[in-house]
Amino acid sequence: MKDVETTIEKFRQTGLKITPQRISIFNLLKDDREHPSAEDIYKRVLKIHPSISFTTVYKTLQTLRDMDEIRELSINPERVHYDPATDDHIHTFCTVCRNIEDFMPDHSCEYLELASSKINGFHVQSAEVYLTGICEDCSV
Amino acid sequence: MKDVETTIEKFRQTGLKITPQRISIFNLLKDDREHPSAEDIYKRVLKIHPSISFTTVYKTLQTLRDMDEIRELSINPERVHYDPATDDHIHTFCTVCRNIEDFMPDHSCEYLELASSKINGFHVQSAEVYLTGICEDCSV
DNA sequence: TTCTCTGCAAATCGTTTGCAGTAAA
DNA sequence: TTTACTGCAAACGATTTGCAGAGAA
Repeated sequence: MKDVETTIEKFRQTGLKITPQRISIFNLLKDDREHPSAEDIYKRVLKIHPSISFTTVYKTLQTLRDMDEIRELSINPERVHYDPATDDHIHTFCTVCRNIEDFMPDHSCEYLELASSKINGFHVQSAEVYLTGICEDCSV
Repeated sequence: MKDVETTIEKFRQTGLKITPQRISIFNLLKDDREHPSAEDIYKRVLKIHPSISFTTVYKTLQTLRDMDEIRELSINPERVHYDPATDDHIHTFCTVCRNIEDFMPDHSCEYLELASSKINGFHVQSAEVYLTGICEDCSV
């Protein structure tokens, strides 16, 4: 997601409708660096739209994912998390606090750059690097 | 998993018991390059032990994973797959045929080598590189 | 008006667990 | 004999779906 306006425009161009619920979800996602789960986002949108359903959040996330506006992270075996950041970076998952964090390599990652390219006949649509372990705060 | 004998020895040393069911599971896993799911393994062991339960297969896989004898792959959002290969390699997942395949980089992958090391205070226990897309056979 | 979205309620399904009987050591 | 394993059956919980009414275009 670059910015909410661009996402809205993309929705309109695809014939999708812009609803207050969706705008709120876009806004919440835009500045999020916490890699929220669908449930996380649902709980936060509830404060703005007290009657929104989990289904609406869920379906909007699916749509955003299908449009490549957000990335779906499978690093936590318990649930899916979402990442609105589009730049190349890898993710760490702490098995103690169960937090997902970004890790920016000092030099670009050759694998992350494979997205949209072809290697050995395989057409890469998305590339993920996951590091699982224990974060600094948890390894006292 | 290097070989079944070593795995058996490792089980014995940990006070775990060796059962016919487990030996069959070890043998099936050892030569597998198909990245089977728990269900896949269950179906295959059924031919050898017609009364084995899914629970037994499931718990044995958990144990093998905890002992770092096999890797758990979260590349397919539908279910977990297992990989007995311990060498560094990355995985591709075709969203059409839903097959997982190995991809050996011609030069070593810096991220896969992070396992058991520490970066920015994060103690890496396992490192995975996942490429999702469409395989050669499916992109006709 | 048309077509998509929303919200509810229920289904789905891979995964996980408790427990009693069985078997390895 | 002791301790772990097996198999059953049920629970769990994130995810997914069908549908009727609401709302965007």
